[in-house]
Amino acid sequence: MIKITLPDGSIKEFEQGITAHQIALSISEGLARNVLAAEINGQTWDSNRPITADANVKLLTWNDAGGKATFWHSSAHVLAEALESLYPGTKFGIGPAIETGFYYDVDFGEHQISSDDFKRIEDKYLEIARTKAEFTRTAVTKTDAIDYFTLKGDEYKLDLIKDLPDGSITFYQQGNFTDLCRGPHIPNTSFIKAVKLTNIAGAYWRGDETKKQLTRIYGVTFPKQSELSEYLLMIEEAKKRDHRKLGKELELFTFSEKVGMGLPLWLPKGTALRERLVSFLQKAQQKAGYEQVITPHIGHKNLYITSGHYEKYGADAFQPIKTPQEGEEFFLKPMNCPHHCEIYKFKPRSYKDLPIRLAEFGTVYRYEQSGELHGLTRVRGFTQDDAHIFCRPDQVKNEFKKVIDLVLYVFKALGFDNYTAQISLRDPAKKTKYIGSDENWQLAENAIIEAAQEKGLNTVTELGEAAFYGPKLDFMVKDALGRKWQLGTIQVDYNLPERFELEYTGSDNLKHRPVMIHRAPFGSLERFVAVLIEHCAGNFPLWLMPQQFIVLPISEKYEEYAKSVLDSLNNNDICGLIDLRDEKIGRKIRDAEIKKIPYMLVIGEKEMESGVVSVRKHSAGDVGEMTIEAFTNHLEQEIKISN
RNA sequence: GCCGACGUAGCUCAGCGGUAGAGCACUUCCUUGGUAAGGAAGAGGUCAUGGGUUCAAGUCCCAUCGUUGGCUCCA
Repeated sequence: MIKITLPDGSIKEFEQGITAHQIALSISEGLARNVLAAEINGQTWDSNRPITADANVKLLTWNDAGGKATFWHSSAHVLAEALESLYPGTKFGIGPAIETGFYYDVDFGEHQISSDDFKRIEDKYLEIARTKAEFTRTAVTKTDAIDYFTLKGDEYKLDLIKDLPDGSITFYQQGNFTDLCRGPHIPNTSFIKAVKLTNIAGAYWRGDETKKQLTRIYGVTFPKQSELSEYLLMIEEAKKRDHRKLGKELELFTFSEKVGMGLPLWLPKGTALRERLVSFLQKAQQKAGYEQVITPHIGHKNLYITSGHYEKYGADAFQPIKTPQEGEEFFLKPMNCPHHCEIYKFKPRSYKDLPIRLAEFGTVYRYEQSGELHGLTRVRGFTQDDAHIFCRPDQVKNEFKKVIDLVLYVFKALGFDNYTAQISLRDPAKKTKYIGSDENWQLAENAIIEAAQEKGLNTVTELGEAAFYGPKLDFMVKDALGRKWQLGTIQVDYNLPERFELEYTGSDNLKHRPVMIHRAPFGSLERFVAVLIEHCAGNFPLWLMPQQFIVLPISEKYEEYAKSVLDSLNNNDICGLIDLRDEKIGRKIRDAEIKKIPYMLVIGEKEMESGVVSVRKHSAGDVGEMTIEAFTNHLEQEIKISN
């Protein structure tokens, strides 16, 4: 008998050789039907693999990330089988599960394939899935594995086997298809009820551009047809919310070939939105003790030699601008910190002055490969809501906490309630990769961990993800469609204070080196606005709306009164417009709805007589008559609540 | 940067060897209309750019530029 410990802490005894599936069966038949795989002492196993010793067992279903991963990995094998059956001679690279779905890299040889072939492949796929073929695991020797794939003529699998130690190699077979695979897999193919091939793309074998390019087919599968339908709806919704589409429709921003790729042009409405974001953060930062600074868009080459960026990124940056007479070289600034270091050095600093918090909405320029550019999320010129905090080592933790407060305040105001924080620490095994003393790293890492803990953040910790100059805390938000985005970041830096020889005089009258904290709650305004657009589908909170209301006179006769309504409402915080077109009211309403203007004020005979406005709320409809004062109060109230 | 797809009116797209099209937007006129499209007329295009094939090229081929899905990279 062996002892099996379940996640709730309960311990059950079973015969040696029991499987996860059988354990599930002992709990309930329904559970057994849904078990896809199991975590045995932290490792994922097939649900039909015998357990031979005492173990901690967690049964994995579709509701567990591990269950989904297993499901999708198995789904990739079925895709391979379908492809092999439709296109004999196809060679296979790798076919892993990804965040949503899976892909398989394949070499079709001479054969060309396109998304037009998806239907045919999907049909074959489901045909195979319905055969209820079991996934069976076999341990093989390296020689046998090599023989098998040599015979099959699949050089990619051979390339993979080459790097595997003998004795750890396993094959999985379902139906007519056998693949080199570590596993685990779902019990049989019939768990897969719905499939959708989503995408096709080229990918180099092992991500190496000197190697052959394979065809990568992306797909996603589900245990229920209805889940596929939901997924497809979500994709549709995501398309509707695409910030590039909404940015054009709502006239927020554009790009121009003539200006250059990756260089966004902010249109008046987009600028109004962005200005509101900026002044919102400026106010919050002013309260939090930041001082605003302004620095130029270029910096002397020497600045970046000092900062170390020239050495590390100089060759991959926009190339320098040269002065015609003196031949001096200037770089477009790729970040603001070196400039801010020079501001710190403007005069001697005392420990009593610290922390000094220098903030700048600084526009920076980074060369991104042309294939990488994407709407506002990936551009070559963007504005960071940057700030650098220069503090004493003993102040790091408290400053971190203050920054976390600021970031959370920003998220809350903008409706991002679903976020996690990633603590990125250095890889303790590779200390030479990083600069700075052990003591300082220890101090900074502890400061971050404690600060995050004391703020009650939901965190994940990643070793080896720190920057070479210090640990960091990154914020990931989930948007309304459940997609993850990395937004704000807070980073500790020992490198720049060292390189710029920043100092302060301590209470001991000796020179000390300050610690620098880089932080940006939005990250880049461009990227943030893109995420915000997709998060709220263009229906921004009222206080951010470029235009908060529109006055809609029913006919020419009420124009004068309508104009007076507009004048009495417009002020610094509230901004609206008027629709004086020779159109019927239904038309004006429709157009205002499409433009996502939050409030429509319908004005006709009635309203003019009694000095009121009829208010219609975007997508909600008529909300009745109000006096102008009442409407103003209503707007101000709504702005206050969301801010 | 690499591989694939795409580039036709301001926008969304049809046309795929034989005289450039539609809807919306725009302009003018009619209409003064009460909560998601009133009517009519008009204007608008070197079919991304440059070469080539052909009697004839948005349409086929090549190159360039741009957009896009991936790959790789991201201070």
